[in-house]
Amino acid sequence: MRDVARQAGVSVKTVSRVFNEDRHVLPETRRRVEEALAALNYTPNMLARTFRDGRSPVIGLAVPSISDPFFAAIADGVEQVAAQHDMSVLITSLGAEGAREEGIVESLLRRQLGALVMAPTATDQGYLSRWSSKLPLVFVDRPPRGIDADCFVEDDLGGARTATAHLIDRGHRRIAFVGNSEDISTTANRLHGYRAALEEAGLPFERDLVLLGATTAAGAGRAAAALAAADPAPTAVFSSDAQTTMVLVPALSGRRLAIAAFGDFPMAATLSPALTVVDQDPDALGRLAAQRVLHRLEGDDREPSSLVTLPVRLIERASCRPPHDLVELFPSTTPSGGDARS
Amino acid sequence: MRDVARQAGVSVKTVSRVFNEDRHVLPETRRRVEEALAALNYTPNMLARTFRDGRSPVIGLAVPSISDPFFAAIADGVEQVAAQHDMSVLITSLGAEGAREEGIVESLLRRQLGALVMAPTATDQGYLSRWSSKLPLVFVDRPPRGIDADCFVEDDLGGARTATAHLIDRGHRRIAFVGNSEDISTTANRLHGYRAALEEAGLPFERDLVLLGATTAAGAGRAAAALAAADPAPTAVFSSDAQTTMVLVPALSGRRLAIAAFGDFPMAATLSPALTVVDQDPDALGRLAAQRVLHRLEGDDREPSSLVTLPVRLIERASCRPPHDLVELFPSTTPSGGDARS
DNA sequence: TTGTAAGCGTTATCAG
DNA sequence: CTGATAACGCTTACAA
Repeated sequence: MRDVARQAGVSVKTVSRVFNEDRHVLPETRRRVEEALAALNYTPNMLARTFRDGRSPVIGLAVPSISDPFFAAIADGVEQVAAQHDMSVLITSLGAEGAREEGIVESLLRRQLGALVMAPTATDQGYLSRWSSKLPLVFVDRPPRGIDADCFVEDDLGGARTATAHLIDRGHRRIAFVGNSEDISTTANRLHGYRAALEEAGLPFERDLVLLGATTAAGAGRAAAALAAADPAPTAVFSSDAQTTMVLVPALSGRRLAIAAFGDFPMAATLSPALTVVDQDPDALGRLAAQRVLHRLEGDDREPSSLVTLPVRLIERASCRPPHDLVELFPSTTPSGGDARS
Repeated sequence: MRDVARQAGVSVKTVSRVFNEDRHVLPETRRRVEEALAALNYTPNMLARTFRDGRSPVIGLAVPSISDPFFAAIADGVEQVAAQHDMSVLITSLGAEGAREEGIVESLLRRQLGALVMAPTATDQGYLSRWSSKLPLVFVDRPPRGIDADCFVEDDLGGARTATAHLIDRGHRRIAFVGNSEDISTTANRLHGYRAALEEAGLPFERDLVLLGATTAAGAGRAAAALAAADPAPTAVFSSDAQTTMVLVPALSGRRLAIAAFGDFPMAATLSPALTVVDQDPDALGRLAAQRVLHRLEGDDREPSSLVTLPVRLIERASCRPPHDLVELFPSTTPSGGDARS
């Protein structure tokens, strides 16, 4: 920049003015500076810029796992909006357990991010209160606990209730719930929705039919075994999340059960039978979160934080036949070779 | 930092020394400074730090689409390694077309990244030569064109040849190739592998059986129609990438064909029939790329750039039955509702 | 061992 | 409209 100033015979400040399209520059001066700018192929140093205003044009994004298609879709949404506003997205995976969340997020935050979008894994986010005044904090998929912040979630309760009611409508009376962990708000809410549908239909809630920890092949195997052992056996299953569904489906191969699942995923419609699912819109979740971030970044107004719940909808396919008419699920024709790595 | 210095009665430089664990500090002084550090809850300003040494501890990652499970897995690998070394990962989607690559990457690079890892979409990366001396450039999945740089790819040619040969072994004589675009190196290499297998078996290569542009539902539909129209009809299909496979599979529902695909994906083993695929390891690709970045960042040595090809392996499942024994592919049982949003 | 001074590239302030 | 100067927080070079 100094070189440009020398070449144009002006001060660095004037170069800065021209470059930033400040109006208070004589056309003639502007022309000279622009020439020099072009001649020397000037590129501004973003580091200096961000250093100066103390905040980088970067949105941090922390999710349980970036390779989970659901969170990848959220990331995509955030990235789309960020890119339109000349911001970048810094991605971090938190891991499923929650124990590492605080450490990872703290070190992310120390990088002077412009904002943070996060789908938490820990059971408490109180540690973020130190930061909440310094940068916009927006939660997605899972609301924060121990701190108040903007949040975008799907209608977990409603979706689970709808799906469960759908199974009940089809004539099922014993329906199992298979999912991740009650420590995760989405799972907890979906369990509530499941119970609500049961209650509305006057059906008993049975703890034995709630099978958690089923997001790994081993966990899904245990869940499948428990389903088989239950007496009387359930005739239907509600799978609480896509991760669970993707491992549960192979574990249920050959069984005669109805199945409905929360969360659509690629190939769900191509399985045999095609899966009836509650469809979410993770991309919208990401876009909305990013938009809120930008809004917070611009308006210095202190609006109260809001919780937005996105509607979900049931996609009826073929996996919810009535109890007397069940077909074999996902018949196995595999001579060798396991399932895809997660 | 100034405050800490004042509180401890030393100069800022000494604080800096203590904080950076410089040994040339008296234990007594160190103690006082550490106390002040703790008392004032000092947090270093990363922006100032990175500004000073001109380079941020950030690895840029540019991929066609972060919501594609394959690239999400690469991102995961990069992120794992980066996190272990206290670096962050800035993610950008380039879009499938390639037209926007240069603009997006240039603006990413202007942010003074520490390094760039990229799976290119454009047909030429010559524009990067301006940057190659300033930061490590590492390519994944697709080699660069018009510039020399480190690169990690899978064995596209070998994998495609193996899969095609597998179909030939099973007795197929007319095998179609369905894929993305020859402009993409992976597709081009896989097409070569397919031809090589054909040649080795003394089978003719027929341009009519090469169906490209099949990565969208519409494209896959066209490919499926072309397959049906071909005369004599092919008895087998080789799908060149997972994106294609995921849209092609629904389009082929009900047909009697053998099918082998490049790229495993969740549920491939649970389809009916279970898909025989060439398995890649995108996570390893990401990890290796990140490791090379770190290596380049540390050693100032000017080693020549290298091209590493990762082996792939065929996972035999059930979708490659002989011509006389074909079964209906992915029987459709969907009464309503489309497939998942990609 | 500790401190001082200078500088990284940009922009805000304020004077001319 | 334009320019000199300071400041952002930290680290390196050099002195004491």
